[in-house]
Amino acid sequence: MARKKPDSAPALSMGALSKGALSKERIVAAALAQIDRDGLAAFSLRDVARTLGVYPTALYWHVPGRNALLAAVVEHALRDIWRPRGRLTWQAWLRTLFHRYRAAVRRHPNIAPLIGAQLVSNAGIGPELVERILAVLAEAGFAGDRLVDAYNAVVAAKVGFVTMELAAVPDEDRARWAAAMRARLGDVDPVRLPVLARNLKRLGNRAFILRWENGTTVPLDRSFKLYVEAFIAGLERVRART
Amino acid sequence: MARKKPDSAPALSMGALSKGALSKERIVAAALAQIDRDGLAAFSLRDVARTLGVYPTALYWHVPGRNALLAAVVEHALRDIWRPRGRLTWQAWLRTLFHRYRAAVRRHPNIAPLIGAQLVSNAGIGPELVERILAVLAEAGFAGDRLVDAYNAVVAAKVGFVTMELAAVPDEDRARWAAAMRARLGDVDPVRLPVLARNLKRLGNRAFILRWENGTTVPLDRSFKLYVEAFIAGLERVRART
DNA sequence: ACCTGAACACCGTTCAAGT
DNA sequence: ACCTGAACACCGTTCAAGT
Repeated sequence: MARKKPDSAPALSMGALSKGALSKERIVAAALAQIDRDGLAAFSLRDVARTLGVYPTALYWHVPGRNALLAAVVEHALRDIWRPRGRLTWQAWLRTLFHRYRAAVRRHPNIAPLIGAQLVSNAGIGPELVERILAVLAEAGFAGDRLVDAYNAVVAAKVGFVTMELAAVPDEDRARWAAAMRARLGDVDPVRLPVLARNLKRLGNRAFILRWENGTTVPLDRSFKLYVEAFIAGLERVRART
Repeated sequence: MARKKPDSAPALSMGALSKGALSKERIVAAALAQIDRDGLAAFSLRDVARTLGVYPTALYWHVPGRNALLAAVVEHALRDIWRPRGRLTWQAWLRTLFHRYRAAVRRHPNIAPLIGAQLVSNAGIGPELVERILAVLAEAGFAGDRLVDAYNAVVAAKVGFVTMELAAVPDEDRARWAAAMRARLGDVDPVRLPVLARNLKRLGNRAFILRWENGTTVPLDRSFKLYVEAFIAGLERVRART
């Protein structure tokens, strides 16, 4: 841990608007830009410091460490993913939430692994969105423990598809790896794996486990839509049961 | 890249059964054990080498590198998650697939982030499972592009919840962080966030975004069940539409 | 208050050399 | 065929010192 940063107002003596002034916002912006450009695997504090023209250790005055910075990056990228209710049905509101979330992550696809797989990133989500989801589900008829369960199901469904769709591609020898995947598909035995063999052309590079590019270059729009419609229709069904 | 390993049979001169003999299997087993014990963030090739009593560079004869080793670890942990069809309906078979998958990952919870978030890990899944899912969905009435979409929806749903449930907890100052999360919950304003405030006790540490432990210590069994039932019921519904 | 500068204890990966 | 051993180019983070 770095020394604790006091909560007092920032010093004005140095000119907060001067181009050289470091701040948490500038660090987060630089970090996000670096991740967008080079990917998450290549991310390093030292690189961020280099682009900002400061010593690596200078960052520690504004940010507690690497993980906290990544959490802040996620928070920054996911501002404003929800809209006020308006006159939408609960189903329609959930639908727009799912699609807006996916659109937001697709603007910074390389951060996707951070969201689903790291508990820290949750810290930045903000309770207003939680309230909206809970309110909508309560109106749909969920209450008590079932409300908690429906909420967890919604959040998991929202994040799940997008995380997989934008899963990190191995940075090393991409071409080699793509060729190996293609070869695997070519070797499919139509006797042992008939349905797979029959649909190979449709599935190749467009289905999980059978692709060599991720959603950045090959988006799965149609599949996402079916996924969302199925999940919402399913919620409608289960809310009726005990 | 390391020098290319020839495909010829392993040398018998050294005694393949001797305890000291290195092999890909022993390396994968040691790596998995280390991840189970210390978590993914602490994983290092050098540590694996230390526990095996060899120089770090010795690993490179058997494994191309760090990422490839992690992919092999995932493959090893996820063997045998599916069962033959038997007399189950397609809905029942999907249900058991989801629950068996979750059970398999829960045996090695720290690998969860690798599965959903890394495209490499897909390489080890095996096309038999793909075929089974496709066959079941074809029987349910999906065909053509809709078959691809339903398949993607199933795989994303299967992996999504579990990845989130077992999201990595920050290793540094866990107690501090848990306290901060508790404090956030205590500060919820019942006027601005009424539904959240009303259900605080139920949601605290048991709902995504509002918890400070992951599924290793606080499993979300009931929520997972609702999630699976909703998704399968939803698939039933959407298959009827065009 | 905010940053420099040196230092520590690590990494993954390469390459040549041994046996 | 399989491993040692040295070396390279990195990391995140600490601490004391400057201004």
